[in-house]
Amino acid sequence: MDEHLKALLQKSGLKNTKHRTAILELLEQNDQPVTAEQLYAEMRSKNIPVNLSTVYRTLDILCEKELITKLTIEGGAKALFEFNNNLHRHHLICLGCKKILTIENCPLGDYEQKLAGKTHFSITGHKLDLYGFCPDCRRKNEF
Amino acid sequence: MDEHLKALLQKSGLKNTKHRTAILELLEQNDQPVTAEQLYAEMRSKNIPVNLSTVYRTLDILCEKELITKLTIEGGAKALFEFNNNLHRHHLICLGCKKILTIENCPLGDYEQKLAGKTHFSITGHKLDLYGFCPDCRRKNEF
DNA sequence: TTAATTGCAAACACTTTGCACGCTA
DNA sequence: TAGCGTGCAAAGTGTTTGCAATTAA
Repeated sequence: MDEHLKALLQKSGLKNTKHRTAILELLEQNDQPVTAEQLYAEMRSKNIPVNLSTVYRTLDILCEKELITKLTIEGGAKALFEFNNNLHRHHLICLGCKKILTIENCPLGDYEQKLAGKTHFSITGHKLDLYGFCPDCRRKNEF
Repeated sequence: MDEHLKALLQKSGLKNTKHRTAILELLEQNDQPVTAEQLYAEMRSKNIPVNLSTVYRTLDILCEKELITKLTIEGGAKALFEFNNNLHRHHLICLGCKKILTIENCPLGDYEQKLAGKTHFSITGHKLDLYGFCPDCRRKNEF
């Protein structure tokens, strides 16, 4: 089970432990970025006892190896993590229920190049988040 | 001196104190977003003794009244604050020296509307930050 | 005068770290 | 079996809060 996750760990030179595969698996399955605390809770509820600091350490090292991605959303105190599928992504965040939609689509086009020309920066990347209200919240609250 | 800042405070129903005008003044003068700690240090060095918690409280209330804006940049632990000139802004952050350029220009065009159509969200706003290396850092480090 | 503002110290939330033990390769 | 991985408890960082004293309106 989860041979591909074990392979990922091995390829990164990381030992294969049940905590690591569990975390990778949860992140891969989840369509939404999750917090360390959420992972911690999910693991405990699946009878994979683990310490919060291990979750943090594991997330750290998985980020370092670029198996997962760390992000934060404006105003959010906690860091979020998602599986790294190597696609350029943005996020659409519902201000009502806080659900996060991942958008694999980028409206920037050649804007980075234009801005580079204007500012003489070399531009290496960008982060775009959009905010609004999801259909459910719009219905419920008449936004 | 700084009659317009006092007027801003008054208009927002806030009492006029030297801490508040000092913070507004520093933010208005600064072309870059700054942290609470930086403001705290600047005030002390200008012989305006103040407590850090007062700085935080003041920043909070000025944000609430929309006289200033709070932001965080990806990976940055500390919150940043800038004077609110009521323009739509983005930020270009130098990964070398951490300097932040404010960009009063938005490449999104009607993307919000398109995305709203696609996702059935009502989209209320967005946040875009760009990353790279400024001319100085490029020169020094051959990025 | 009196309600808003401040200083101080303590609390907070999230995250990181040191160390001893346990387990993978 | 060597060294990476983990649990535990303690520390760290940025920010917030309760309360009594101060100050602007």
